[in-house]
Formats: sequence, structure tokens, C-alpha cells
Amino acid sequence: MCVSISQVSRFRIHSFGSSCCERVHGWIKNSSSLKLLDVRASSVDGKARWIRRNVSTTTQGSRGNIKSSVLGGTVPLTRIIDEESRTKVQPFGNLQQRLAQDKDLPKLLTVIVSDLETTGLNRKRERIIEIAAQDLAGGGYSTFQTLVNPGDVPVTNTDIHGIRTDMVCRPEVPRMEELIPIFLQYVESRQKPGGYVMLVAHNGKSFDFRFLINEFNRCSYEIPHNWLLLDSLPLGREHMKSLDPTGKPKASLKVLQEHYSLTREGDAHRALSDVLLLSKVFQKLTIDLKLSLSDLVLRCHTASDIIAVMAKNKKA
DNA sequence: CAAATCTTAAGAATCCGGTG
DNA sequence: CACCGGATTCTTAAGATTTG
Repeated sequence: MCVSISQVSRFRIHSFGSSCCERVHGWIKNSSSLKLLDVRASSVDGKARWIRRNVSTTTQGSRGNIKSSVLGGTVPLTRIIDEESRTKVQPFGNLQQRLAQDKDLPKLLTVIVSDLETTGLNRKRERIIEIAAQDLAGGGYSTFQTLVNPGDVPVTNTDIHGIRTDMVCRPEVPRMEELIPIFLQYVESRQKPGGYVMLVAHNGKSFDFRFLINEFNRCSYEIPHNWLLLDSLPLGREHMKSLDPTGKPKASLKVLQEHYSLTREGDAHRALSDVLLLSKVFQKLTIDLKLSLSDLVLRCHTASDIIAVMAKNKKA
């Protein structure tokens, strides 16, 4: 079963300095060499055929011109699920423990830092309006960014991120149901054969991952079973607390940026800018906390963990 | 601002060893 | 076995913190 995506815009893949090693340290190399490329996403499994299109729109925004490439093509909807399969308990077991003990972990794991912008804070009513992600291994097409059309949900928090309703509620901006297969394809293109993906987000457990799960669910998709979700906020808290055991640890992205004297590329609260910053912060935290890939895996959640917590809170 | 998590502290519940 | 007291664990609530 396939769906045709006639117009999917604002999907950009950036080239990123390549570097990958066994330890988490040194993932990011020469990030200043970031270079915007046109979209040339290729099929991973041969099932998807994507067609590159020329730039079709330029949106004038308060934060400067936004030029976008437009990607079109067809993507197989292999992740449509029915209610019966959704209610089955997925055999996660102790995936993290098994994976953490795997000697080939560096060859299996892809670490992707991600960030979302939304129309607001309410996880039920509000919608995602921007997604960015970056594979810390770097290389070509390692970075993903796109605006998302929230449909009939207006953007009421433009003052936070600068994204206006008229910027996203356009026919050429992809809706979430159109974007999910593209995002999945991006992740799969970064994935190692038979490998796992660690999705990192700041305050992800409370915010990003829940939004993502809700949107996937709304569009009848499910988070792939080989994804592990890591919230970087507890790492930040742990580090800040180690510096001041008596104080109350603040560990927002902004606080961590200032703590590490890091420079931001772009505006705060824009998905790609936040992703690039979090990539740097995450690397610093793993160094300071002396965390190996195995340690990080053990700190991950699965989507089912978070779904269970969401269900529990719903009851309460 | 909404909503969830985390931290902390206080109180309750449980466990355990000592004593008779 | 019954009882006591201390230590440990669990529960709950409030406040701080985070995300957009």
C-alpha cells in the first residue's frame, strides 16, 4: 500500500562533518562546516522512489528569508497498523540490557539528536510544526529539518519560535501523515544494517517523545521497535548537580549552553538550531559524565515505556 | 501560559533483630 | 509468640523545572 506525496516542502538535509568512534566523545567534528544541500534522499531498501523537485517557494518570515527545496515521490506505507496489533504487548524485554552488553554496539547504534517545535504545550490539542534531527555520526545528508503543516490548528506561540500560521498552513508544507514516512526513511537511511536508533531529545520524556508518539498514533503509525529514546535532561541535571550538590540543578538547554560557553547557530527555539546546540551539549555531557554508549543505552526508554506512563497518567 | 517529570521531605508501612 | 525500637522502603504531596 502506498501513498503519494505530491508536494512535500521544507525538507532539507544538511551535510555534516563526518566522525564516528566507539566512545561517544568526538562524534561531532568541524560542525562549523555545516553546508546546506539540496534534497537528494535515496531509497534504503529499494522500495521507495523519491523524485527531486526544484525550489518552488520562498517564504518571507520575520526571522529572514526561508528558502526551501521540495521533495516529491512515493513512499511505501509499511507501518500502518491495525487496532489488534496495536494492543499486543511488544516483546521489548530488556532490549537495553542486551544491547548494552553487545560488543558490536558501536556498529549497531545510530545516535540521532532531535527537536520539535509545536503550536503549544498541550499534548492532546497542539500539533508539531517543525522537526529537526541530526545523526551524530555525521557524513552527507546527516541532518534533517522540515516545517510541518498543523492542519486546522493555528500557531498561537509565534513569540516563542517565530513560526507563524501562514508559514506552515500552506498546501506545499507537508502534513504529519505525509511526513512520517519521509522521517522514517531518513532515519532508516542513517541506520546500520540490523541496527538500532537512539533518538535524543532534551526533556524528551515529558515533551518531544510524547508529541511524537501522539502524532504517530494519530496517523496510525507506531514508533519502530528498534528505536530507543533518550532524554538528555536528566544527564544535564546529573552533571549540574555534581558541580553543586546542595543547589537545585537547572539544566535547560540554555543553561547548559551557557555552562559550556557554546555558540548557537541560528535562532533559539528553531528546531535545527536547537538540534545543533543539543548535539554539542550532549557530547559535552557524555564526556563530563564519562558515559559510554552502553551507559547511554541503559538510560534509554522504549516507546512502549513512555506509552505505558502516558496511559498510567491518563487513568490517574 | 499546560502538563509532565524530578526532587525533596514528611509520614506511613514494612522489615528485622533483640528481648522476654 | 508478642512486643518494642531502629532501620529501611514505600507513598504522597508540594514546589521547582522543563518543553513550546
